[in-house]
Amino acid sequence: MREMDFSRCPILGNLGNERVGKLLAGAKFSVETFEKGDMVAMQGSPCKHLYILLSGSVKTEMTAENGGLMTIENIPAVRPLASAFLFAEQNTFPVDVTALETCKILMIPRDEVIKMFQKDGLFLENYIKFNSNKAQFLSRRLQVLNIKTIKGKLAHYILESMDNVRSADPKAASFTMDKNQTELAKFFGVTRPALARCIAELEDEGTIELERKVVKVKNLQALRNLLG
Amino acid sequence: MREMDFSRCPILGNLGNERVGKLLAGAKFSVETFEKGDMVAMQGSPCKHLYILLSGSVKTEMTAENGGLMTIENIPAVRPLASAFLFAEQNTFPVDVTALETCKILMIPRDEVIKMFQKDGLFLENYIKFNSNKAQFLSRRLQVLNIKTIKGKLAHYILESMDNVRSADPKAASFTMDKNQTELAKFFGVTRPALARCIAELEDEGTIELERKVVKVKNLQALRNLLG
DNA sequence: TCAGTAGTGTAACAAATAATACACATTTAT
DNA sequence: ATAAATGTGTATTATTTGTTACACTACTGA
Repeated sequence: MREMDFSRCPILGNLGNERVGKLLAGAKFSVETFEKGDMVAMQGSPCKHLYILLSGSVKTEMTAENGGLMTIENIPAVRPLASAFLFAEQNTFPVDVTALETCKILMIPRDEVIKMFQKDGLFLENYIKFNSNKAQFLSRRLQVLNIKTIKGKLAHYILESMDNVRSADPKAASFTMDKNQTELAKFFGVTRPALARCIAELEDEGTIELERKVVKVKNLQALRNLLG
Repeated sequence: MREMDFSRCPILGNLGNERVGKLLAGAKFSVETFEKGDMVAMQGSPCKHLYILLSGSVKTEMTAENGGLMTIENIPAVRPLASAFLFAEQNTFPVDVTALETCKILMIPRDEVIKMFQKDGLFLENYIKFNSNKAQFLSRRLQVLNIKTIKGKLAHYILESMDNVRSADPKAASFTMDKNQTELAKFFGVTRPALARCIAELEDEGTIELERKVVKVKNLQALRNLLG
């Protein structure tokens, strides 16, 4: 217990480590270690525990039935994994979860989680809120995936990233991508050369400039036009 | 209250109408009526109440930023609407909700819902479980949308429908679609002529036969091959 | 019965993307 | 420093899908 720090955990952080300690004191749980590249969970396998990533980071990937990959998320510690699915009727992992580095994961059985809800109302509130946000995230992914053209997806991705940057620096016109081109192609569910071509086209049109992971927006309005 | 029957509601049904009556007795709520075609909620508008569809049915549609529609679900009474988003940080409707016929909708403010959680543990459990299922649903939609080809989507849709039919009649080889061709095209997020062409191709190949909404599967293995 | 509306089959052409291949740059590990 | 692995730019061809248009059928209400 001593080595666990929950302060940055979205469903346990605001309780404080002491209160979390009490909450876990009477509960059954285990901590497992995974090395880089290990599968933490497989798409379709049953999800009977609440997983809390204590240290390290993981990657979640959804495999389409035709074999094509689509990266969903990279998740750094401290965060719950698949919390939204723990109580579903068909409670299976919707994604493959792979360790990106050495990871420690706290695993709490379903029934214990229910007891913890009863013990601490704030934990319950956090859990519901976190799952609500999770549903929002999935819903947004649906919207993005529904954008048909690669240029459209790219424009949406850039504009969204710009908004995040601008809330810190309102007059910023560039940002650094969190993914390389290959990862971005997976994220969009398209081939890498097709993405490269679209980037080249946007550069030729003078809409953006791209150097490594740094994107400069030269013509914001042109980007917006690609959406509607 | 008298005219409300919750017995088929997934989050209130197993409480019994009497217990639900008690639960609502001290609570603030309202009941609104919508006529066919009325917008119940717009994509992006704030979601501050738990909506429970008491009678009638609604359609939920997600609008892509490029304007293309993608039908998500037709929802019959009695069911909660957008319950998964009520407690999200950015608690906005992810879809447009339109009445398909005259609807009565029970609206309970967020804070009242929290009080109801505290009053009745079973209601809370139901709510969490329902939202878990909701997340599963969204996750599945993501998987389907991630299938790239129309033939693949179609094969997936047919195989899934067949599985549902077969659990009733294991040797069945045909089923009736719940959507017409135009609706199916929207559901897949593709154009109607493109879908018609794919159907014609599958018929030419001798994989299926389609007459109105009745699908006969002639070659199950060929369908499966379209997925992987 | 008839007109109007919605749904379907089909075709020709344009646009977007996948598939594949290869050269070159950059990073990483030894 | 160097080899190996990873990431990027680009081109060609084949598929798939969108776009648009039109004829035809089935249903619906007056």
